[in-house]
Amino acid sequence: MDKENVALTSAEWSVMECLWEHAPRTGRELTEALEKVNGWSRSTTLTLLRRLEDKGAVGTEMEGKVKAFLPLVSREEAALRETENLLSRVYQGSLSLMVSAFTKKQALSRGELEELYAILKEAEGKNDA
Amino acid sequence: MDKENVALTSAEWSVMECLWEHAPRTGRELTEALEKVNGWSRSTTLTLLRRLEDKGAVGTEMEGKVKAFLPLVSREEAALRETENLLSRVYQGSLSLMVSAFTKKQALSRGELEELYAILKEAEGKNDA
DNA sequence: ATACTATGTCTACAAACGTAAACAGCAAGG
DNA sequence: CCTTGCTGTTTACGTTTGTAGACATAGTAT
Repeated sequence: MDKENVALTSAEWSVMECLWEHAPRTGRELTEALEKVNGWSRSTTLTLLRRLEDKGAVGTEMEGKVKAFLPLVSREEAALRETENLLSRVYQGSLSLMVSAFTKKQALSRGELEELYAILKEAEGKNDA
Repeated sequence: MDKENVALTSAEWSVMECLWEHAPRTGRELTEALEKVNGWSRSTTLTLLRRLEDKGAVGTEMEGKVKAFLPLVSREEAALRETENLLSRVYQGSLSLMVSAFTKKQALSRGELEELYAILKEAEGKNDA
């Protein structure tokens, strides 16, 4: 219903990943894919799809005779929501606190460092405007 | 039990925050604090504390006649676990993907940018070693 | 001794989640 | 037609989470 505050459970994420990868997909395709990935039974996948539909995270359309499912929220939206959620719950909303905590444990690869610098540079541009 | 993989629910986080802020604290103090913050009844807080004890996230000691509770996992540990969890679920484990997603929506303040640069510089040092 | 109060433990119960079987309807094959 | 095989819908059931009442007990004040 409430396309906004959709929070996804981890099982639901799995389904959404599948849909984000390629959509619309029929129930058949999805159950097959998720059987492979998670070992789920058909019912499980379909139940998840229904719940996601209830939440307003996926929609359906008729593809000939069969229902096809497609995501109504983008991966970016969903990811951002989860991220904001975590940041506010755990790091008082501060991104730098999070990065700091992370780097304290995990050394970053050179590649990752490069990327991060690039991202900051970019963000800086936007910020100055 | 399994002091490792402790995952905290959001209600449990609330309790832990309280304990991280200052511990050991008696049940009384905690129920009072959480009544104020979350409007919880005594039972609610105590139930949560019991569950956390079961999970091995908090321990107890006798403070005279009354039980006092203290955290057995540090805020850093818990935060890191949640973060890793999110990263792997949502960003293929890549920190830079996350930061990028975030900055795309949210402009960073100059202060935050400075901090992030500092953090990266530091991480770089560690990485070279 | 009695009743009140603080403390600790047990039980409860609805909603959300993960997982899935059961059932109903329709299209295709024999 | 009757069976078989998909597709879609309902119902189910154990566990976790949020929230809390009930009960037992040990001091404490009258």
